[in-house]
Amino acid sequence: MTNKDLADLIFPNITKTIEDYEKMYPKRNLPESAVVTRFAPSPTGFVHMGSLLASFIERKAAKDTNGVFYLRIEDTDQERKVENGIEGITTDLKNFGITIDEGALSETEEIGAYGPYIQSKRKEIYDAFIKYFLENGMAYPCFCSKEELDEIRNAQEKRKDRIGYYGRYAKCRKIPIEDAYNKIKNGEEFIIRLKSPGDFNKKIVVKDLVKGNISFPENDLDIVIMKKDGLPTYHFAHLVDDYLMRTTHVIRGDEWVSSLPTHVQLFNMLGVKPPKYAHISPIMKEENGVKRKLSKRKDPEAAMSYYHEKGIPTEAVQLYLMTLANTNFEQWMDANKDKTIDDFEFSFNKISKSGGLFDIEKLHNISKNYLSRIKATEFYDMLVNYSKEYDEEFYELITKYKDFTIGLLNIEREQKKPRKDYSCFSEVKELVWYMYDELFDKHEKNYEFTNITDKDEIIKLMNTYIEKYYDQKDEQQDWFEKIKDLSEEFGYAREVKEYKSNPDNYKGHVGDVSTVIRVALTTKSMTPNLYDIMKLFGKERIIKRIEQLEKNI
RNA sequence: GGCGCGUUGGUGAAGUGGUUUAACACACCGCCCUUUCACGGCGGCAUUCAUGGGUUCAAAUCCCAUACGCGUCACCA
Repeated sequence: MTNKDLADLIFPNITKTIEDYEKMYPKRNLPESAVVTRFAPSPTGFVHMGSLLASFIERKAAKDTNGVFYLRIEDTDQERKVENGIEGITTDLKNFGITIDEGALSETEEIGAYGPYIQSKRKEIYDAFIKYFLENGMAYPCFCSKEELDEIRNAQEKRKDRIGYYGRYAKCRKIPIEDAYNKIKNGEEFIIRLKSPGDFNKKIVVKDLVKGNISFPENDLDIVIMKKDGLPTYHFAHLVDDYLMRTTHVIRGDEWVSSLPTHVQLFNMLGVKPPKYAHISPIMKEENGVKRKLSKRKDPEAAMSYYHEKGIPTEAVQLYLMTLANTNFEQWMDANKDKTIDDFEFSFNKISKSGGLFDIEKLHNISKNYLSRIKATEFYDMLVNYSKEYDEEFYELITKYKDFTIGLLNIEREQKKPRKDYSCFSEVKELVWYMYDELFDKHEKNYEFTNITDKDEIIKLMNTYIEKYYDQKDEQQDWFEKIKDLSEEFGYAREVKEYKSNPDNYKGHVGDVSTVIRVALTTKSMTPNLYDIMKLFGKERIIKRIEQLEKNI
């Protein structure tokens, strides 16, 4: 009786060999330097900030080298599966501009020649590889029950021995082939374990693209490669998939570094070159003075849907991810303002070794800068898209008053140092509601008058201004001259400096008067350039606002 | 507990033995500019790189120890 007999008993219906699969999924026809990466999430729900960062890096590394970036769904744990899990992942990726070259599109659709890209559909392939391991004496069936495993563990703890299934503790490793054969024939339940050739007392050095060389003891654990349900464990699926999909770079969270010895061993046993590895640190969050991993459960800002709902533009999120990924990016961007992320050359050794703190302030700042630099029409289009999904009322207003809205968004925009009012689309409405009569009429009005607060004075100022001075055709300079004339007529200084040197001669200065006009028309003391706002309003609307002021003040 | 990794300001960080009296950015504070706000300008914000030892003419940078943090030790990924 040989290993082959045992393998045939366990996998009687396997028709393809691993050579067949190697032919089906040949080496990719790509330049030597091209990087093939993958994003390989479990379909447990939605994409987390940390995994988005990983996927972003994966895609960037592939794109920079004209390689391939693909999406593989790791669902070998059937219990973790979630309804519509794949859709959740693909829409999150789509919303943040992470496009895939190959991979799963949904439960049933996919693109690319190296599929299937959903692990649960690859059982036949895994079986062939497990069979190969069995035939070559690199794996064996294990019949240990949960209780027996617990016993082993307890014994190890008692003896202060290393925990795990290895060496003298690996009972099933010693079962003769005949006995194993008969047990299986008799219907005994089993799993398959790797027959590890490793020696714990020997060291191996593994090169990690971000952490550098790491030295570990060799793996001597007989890890499980096939579970009772017949599906492979992560470790084994990773070997098969990343090999057959011709992955060159495995980029993943650093919770995987400690399995590096096992993974490298697996590739060596198959006799193929392992991919290059890059382990990135998790994104941390500080809470009550302690740092911890950003958690999908505890932190709303961990879920990508949070940013989509807030209306943070995808470009801004990408810019932020790039700064997290390569810390020299920010400076580069500063020096190359006309360039884009695609022009930036990403490098693995510029990835931070320790976990970075997630800084939502920084994200907002980046978003603000980004939004201030784009054209008003681009901003408008994005705002329309956002509102369509999240604010129907606002959507209807901005589409009804399209030119007006673009004009509003364009105030102090096309200049060297544009205004930075908006950090995300969800706050636009709260910032500009007073510009739309429909919103203004129903909004609670709290006139934020500051230095001049006397009702009669304010109304007199406004009426005089509109009757005697305001002319819609005025250029900004003349417009301001007239406000100065108005100030003078009412006993306010034409110039702030003049007022400051002789405060006793005046009731106030032109700035106070401007503020009155600003607040009277908008209720707000802080707005973009008043001249532009009034121009956008037109005289009729200004008069109407003054009437409303008289009623509400 | 074993194994592995990390530790530079409020935050992200540059830095790989001398040009660092530690860059840059965000945040914060002050002043200036200014019709508001925003923008912008100027200045402030680590005499010190977790701590303690060593190596060296010279250390944030190399070595050792300690502390702290993180990851991992599943028929989960």
